[in-house]
Amino acid sequence: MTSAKHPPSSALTSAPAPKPQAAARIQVIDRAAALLDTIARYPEPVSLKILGAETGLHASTAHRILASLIQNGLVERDPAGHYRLGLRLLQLGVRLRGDVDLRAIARPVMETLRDQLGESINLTIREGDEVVYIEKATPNRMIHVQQLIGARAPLHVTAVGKLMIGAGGAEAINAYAERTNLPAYTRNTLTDVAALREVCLRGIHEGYALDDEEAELDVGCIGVLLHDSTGRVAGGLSVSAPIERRQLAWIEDLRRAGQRISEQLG
Amino acid sequence: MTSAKHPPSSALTSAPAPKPQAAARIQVIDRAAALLDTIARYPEPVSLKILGAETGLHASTAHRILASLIQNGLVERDPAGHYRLGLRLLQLGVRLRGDVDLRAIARPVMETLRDQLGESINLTIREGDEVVYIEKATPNRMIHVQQLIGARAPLHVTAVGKLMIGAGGAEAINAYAERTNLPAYTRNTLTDVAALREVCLRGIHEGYALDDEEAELDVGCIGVLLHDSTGRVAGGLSVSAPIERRQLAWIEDLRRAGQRISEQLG
DNA sequence: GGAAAAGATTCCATAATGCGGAAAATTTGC
DNA sequence: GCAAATTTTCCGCATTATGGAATCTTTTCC
Repeated sequence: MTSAKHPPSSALTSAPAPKPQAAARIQVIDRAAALLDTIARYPEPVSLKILGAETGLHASTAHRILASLIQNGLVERDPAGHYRLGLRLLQLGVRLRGDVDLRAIARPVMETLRDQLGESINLTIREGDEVVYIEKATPNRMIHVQQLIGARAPLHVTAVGKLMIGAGGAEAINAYAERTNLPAYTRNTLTDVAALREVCLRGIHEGYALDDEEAELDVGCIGVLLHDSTGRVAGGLSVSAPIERRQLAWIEDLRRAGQRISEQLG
Repeated sequence: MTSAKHPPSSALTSAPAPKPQAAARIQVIDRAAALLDTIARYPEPVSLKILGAETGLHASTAHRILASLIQNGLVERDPAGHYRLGLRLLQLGVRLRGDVDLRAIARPVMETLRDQLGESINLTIREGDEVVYIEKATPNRMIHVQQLIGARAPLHVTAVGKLMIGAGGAEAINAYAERTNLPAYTRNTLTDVAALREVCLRGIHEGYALDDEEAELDVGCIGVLLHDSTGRVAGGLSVSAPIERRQLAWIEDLRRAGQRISEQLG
């Protein structure tokens, strides 16, 4: 049964590498989290063997921790005895942060925009030097851009990300570039600080930004920022499409949708 | 800032009580899970004090475990230092089980049906003696029934739940009644085995079931079952509305929508 | 504005807790 | 049918998490 799959490393959108932080570690919890991440990385239920190998845990140890996770509903087993994520995670996953407001408000606007443009609409927020996709509306057509909720991408390869960097001004852009070294994801990724600064600042000025196959080849985006009533950046709204379908005429629709959401944010 | 809220015990839809199972417990993980559940139970970020009190953990212990959860992205802190769920949970919450298929397939049909009927559409699966809400489509009107994803309800108080019991035949209904004792949630809840059996079996025969304010007063539902290609019950589809708005004419639309989803299930 | 209280955080000696080697049970492959 | 691979249980050991107390920080109230 266990089809010997590669560890499916979806380069861009997958989980960040394990952060070997020094402070405040609890061994069991780190291990449990590693197991959850590993299970999530596989599209199908995973065997104990694989989990042990991937996490470097002794079979016995992994088994014990998984048993406890099962008790708590965070993990389940399929009929074949393989491990998959538990339903309790659904309950937890939908209740986070104050973003529930943002998501609830954005959802209907996003659906309308999706029907208008016929392409995938994404809602993102910034976390550190990454954007996190927290909601999406996908059209009912064969080929469309599929972004996983919870996925991450570095700021400088996405449309809204560039606006988020730009919102901090020139110094913030330089600081970001220095911190991250602007890793390239495709041949179009901006890896030059000067070019990035130029693009970000113009984006802020114009009120929108593009992503021209900078995160993934063949995918193009248009993004705008969302602001709450205090003017703070609350997130970003973007449309993603196969590059040859993308139209700059969408900018106005997107901008209007973004404004509608921003107006409703307390 | 910390408004002294009651532990918001949303009777029906909240998390199940901690199951004191005997086997395979790991203390830290149980405690971590309890902390996550407690945080999820509060609509706003929670202070360490409250978390310690609710979980019965010493402040020092709770603090240490929370620090580790933060390291793993499962928990975050707001500017005031209060705890809320972490974004990593989003990533995990959307990747569970094979239900991704069901959800992906159902989503567009649900949205169409919602627009058609103008009411909330829910997608549920069975887990033990409960239904779990795994997807929803809510209309854009002021008053509509709001069901949280991940929430649970006992089978006998919901429309699809009654069909799920009925699918097992008369013996299954009796067994369910014996196990659970048919607790009442409103004055309309069926607490008599004979009445429940009658309703469930007729539901199976007719291909739909109703919920007449049996889970919550003023809320009425209509439910149908979803079957995969092998004929197994894959889940349930239902429409929920304020009882005075509910129309039996919806049954046909709902049934058709359910069939459309069932047909697409491998 | 200062003192007192409440809450959050760090420290550390202690033993309880989780660890993992190995063996038993179960499943899979040939 | 046996043999190999994998899962599960067991148990002595020391690593790991524990929680009381001390310290630091923030809030409250006079």
